Amino acid sequence: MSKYNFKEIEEKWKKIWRDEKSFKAIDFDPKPTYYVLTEFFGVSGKGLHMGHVKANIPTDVIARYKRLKGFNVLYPVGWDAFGLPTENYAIKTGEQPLKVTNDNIKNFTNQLESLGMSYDWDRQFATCDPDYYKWTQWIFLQLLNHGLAYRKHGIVNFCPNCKTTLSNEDSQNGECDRCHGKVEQKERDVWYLKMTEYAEHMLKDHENCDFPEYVKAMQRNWIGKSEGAEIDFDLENTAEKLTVYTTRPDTLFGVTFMAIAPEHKIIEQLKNKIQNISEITNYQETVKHKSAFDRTVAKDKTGVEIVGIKAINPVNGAKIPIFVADYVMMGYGTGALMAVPAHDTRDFEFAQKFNIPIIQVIEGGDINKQAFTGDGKLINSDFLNNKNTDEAKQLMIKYLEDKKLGRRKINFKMQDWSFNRQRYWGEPFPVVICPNCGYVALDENDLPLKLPEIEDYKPDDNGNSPLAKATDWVNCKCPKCGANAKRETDTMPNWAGSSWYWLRFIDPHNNNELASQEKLKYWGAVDLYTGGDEHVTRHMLYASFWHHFLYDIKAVPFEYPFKKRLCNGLVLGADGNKMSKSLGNVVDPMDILKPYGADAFRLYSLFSGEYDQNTIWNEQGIKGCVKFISNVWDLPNIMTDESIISDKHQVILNKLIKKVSEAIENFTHNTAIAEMMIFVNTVKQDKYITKEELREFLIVLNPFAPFITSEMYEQIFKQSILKQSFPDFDEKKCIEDIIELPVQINGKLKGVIKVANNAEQAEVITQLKNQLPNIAQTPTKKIIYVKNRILNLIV
RNA sequence: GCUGAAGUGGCGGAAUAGGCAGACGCAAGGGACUUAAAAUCCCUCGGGGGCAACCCCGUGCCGGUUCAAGUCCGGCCUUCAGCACCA
Repeated sequence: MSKYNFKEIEEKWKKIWRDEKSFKAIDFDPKPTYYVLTEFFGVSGKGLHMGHVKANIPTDVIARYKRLKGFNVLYPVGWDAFGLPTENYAIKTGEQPLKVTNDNIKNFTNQLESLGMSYDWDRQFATCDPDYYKWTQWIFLQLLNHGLAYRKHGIVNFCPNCKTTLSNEDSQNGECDRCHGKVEQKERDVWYLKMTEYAEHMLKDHENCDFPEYVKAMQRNWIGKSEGAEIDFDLENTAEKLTVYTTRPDTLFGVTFMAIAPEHKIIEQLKNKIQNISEITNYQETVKHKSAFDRTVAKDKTGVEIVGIKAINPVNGAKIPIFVADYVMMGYGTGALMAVPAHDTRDFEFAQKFNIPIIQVIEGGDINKQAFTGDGKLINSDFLNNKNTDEAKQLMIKYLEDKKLGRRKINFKMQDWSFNRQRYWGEPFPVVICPNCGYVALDENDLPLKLPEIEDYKPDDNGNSPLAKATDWVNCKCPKCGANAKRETDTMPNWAGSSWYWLRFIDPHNNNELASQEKLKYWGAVDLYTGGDEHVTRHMLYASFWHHFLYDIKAVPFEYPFKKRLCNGLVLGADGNKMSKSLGNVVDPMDILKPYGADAFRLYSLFSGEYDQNTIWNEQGIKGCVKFISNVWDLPNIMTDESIISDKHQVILNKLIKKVSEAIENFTHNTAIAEMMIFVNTVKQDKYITKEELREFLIVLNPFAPFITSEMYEQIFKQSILKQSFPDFDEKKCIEDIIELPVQINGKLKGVIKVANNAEQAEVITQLKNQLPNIAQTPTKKIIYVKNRILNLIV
């Protein structure tokens, strides 16, 4: 045969698969279903990068494998197009967002076809398609109608670079998720989605979905559930109360001061009674100018005592000083805390600095040196004395509840989702602002509320929405009272469209509902969902929230969105750094595809590193895969005409099938490829492969190298390889009749003998005498023989 | 500090359930073919010792269990990732 011409053959099969819609998923087919999905593509770039290849090839392999195994596979593709990423890209290139979206989709499509991705292309959509965002808006209306979307004036994250408010998830580490600039805090009116309402549901996903341990840990951390109590402290000479949140109500007798966040509203409310108000105002100003880093990471405690007001401990009437201190965060709990320096490290540091007394209420540690934060027996605590921590907590909460001084409370670090952006490229909110009626929801039948085309869509320096300029669109009638009204001009964040898209793939063209109940029931939850771990505390949380909500309103018939989640590692540049233009270490996948071909590239991307680990790109290694492909192409030269599996190749072929099947499911593709190389090396050495052996080998290789195997199968067997079944293996045939058994003396290897599979000890000893007489002569105290594993002689 | 994961040749990485450590591949070295190069094929390839058959050491470190430990147990060290004044 001539040399493998991958260029010609890849073009041929690309066209066939496109024209014949070879990977179309058929609704309601009686075969078992398998729904596999990798996070859809952001179109904020011209095309694929190496990370896409590493993330997507493994799911293409499993999709192709499952089809050959007889599953009805749903493997869709789509475009995450709305939002900051795409819009920032459009601004950079000076184009309209819709144009860059369409251009980039075209390019992505072509590249993905070149890689041999087996998507059902008919199900694709972009989140900026009106037919799609109609239902994103519909979900928002449902949230609004169920009281889960609300407006609130508050302090929110604001990115001065992207000129928009951001959610907490988008501002992790005080950094904008998109531009990595520093995020500021601003006071604004904001749309919130009540995500905290679903916090428990989101945690429950961890019991019902198969996530890697570290993914669960990250989410648990972010959701940050804690159990404790809210306690009301009377304030001397005022009618106001100061409510604090604590996880240690058992230590209430040890409170020696109170601390409130500089933003706490009680300062404004009681300013007339505060004797050092100007000192406090000054402190508030300094804090405002501190960066998020200085405030949260720098451990040096600062604060100012409020002169003129004291708090009263509800259990013993003690008068307690109140401090304004920036180690207290307004965003968590009530923005105020009861400080127990004996048993809290931060309170201890603060008390030392400000010479505040320390009262020990739990036995243990040495509180002269440091806070004792462990559990123990209560002391100095009246009715709690001699109780242990757990019991004391419960007794104290009961006491507070009985006397109406406080209540049991569960708190989350995670906060509600701030949901509006002062940007153009996103879903318009389906609400109208009426001077008479306030915020009024549009009627479902008026969806989609289309995003108007505007020439200058760039964000405004003052954080005003670009849509405000589209006055024809903004001015409207109130759907309730008919008065002149205005539309909401902020838009939804990029995470809106991605919070339910896997459901739409199930029924992408439905105009009457987001997806039909029958089809949702047929396909069910995503069996395997893969993507990057940067989404674990963003997209994955939002997705969980929306899915549970849709389940609660019966729009979706299954409770959990994803059955299993895997996260891929990154592809790093040859220098070990993240690929980036500024470092000049970026490798374009298309530059690899061209000289080596798609199959070799696919194999190498799977062979050269572990799926969930970062991989350092090294082009050298691909040669081994190119060689392998070329060896496969040459196999017909040594093919014999028998349609049987020869005795000699029985074991190696069975082992191959077993190994590959397991490796695909376990995402350990490198071992599968190693096994295929061993197979090819062996038959090459034996100088023959039977026709049937080659047939089964091609099917096993097909998910990894779809182009060459499709071509060879057609040439030799005159059929489509896609219609074949993945061969089964026989466990019994995975081991040779005669095996090599290692022989040890005192646990050290001395030699190897050939014995029958499953041989009994007596027979093994006989063989030992025949094959290794020197060793057999050694006088032994004890013989340890494990069938097919080891013979160990103890002397 | 808390949470999670991981430490194996020059490199990427193998080694179900404790049983031949280093599969498979890359790189490197030697040889064959060739006028030459590429391609291909054959050999070597953890360290140390010996002419040799062979011997000793070796999976981050120190101990332990076991006939047998990369794998199990106890105690450290290091690296990576995420979170971090969360009351």
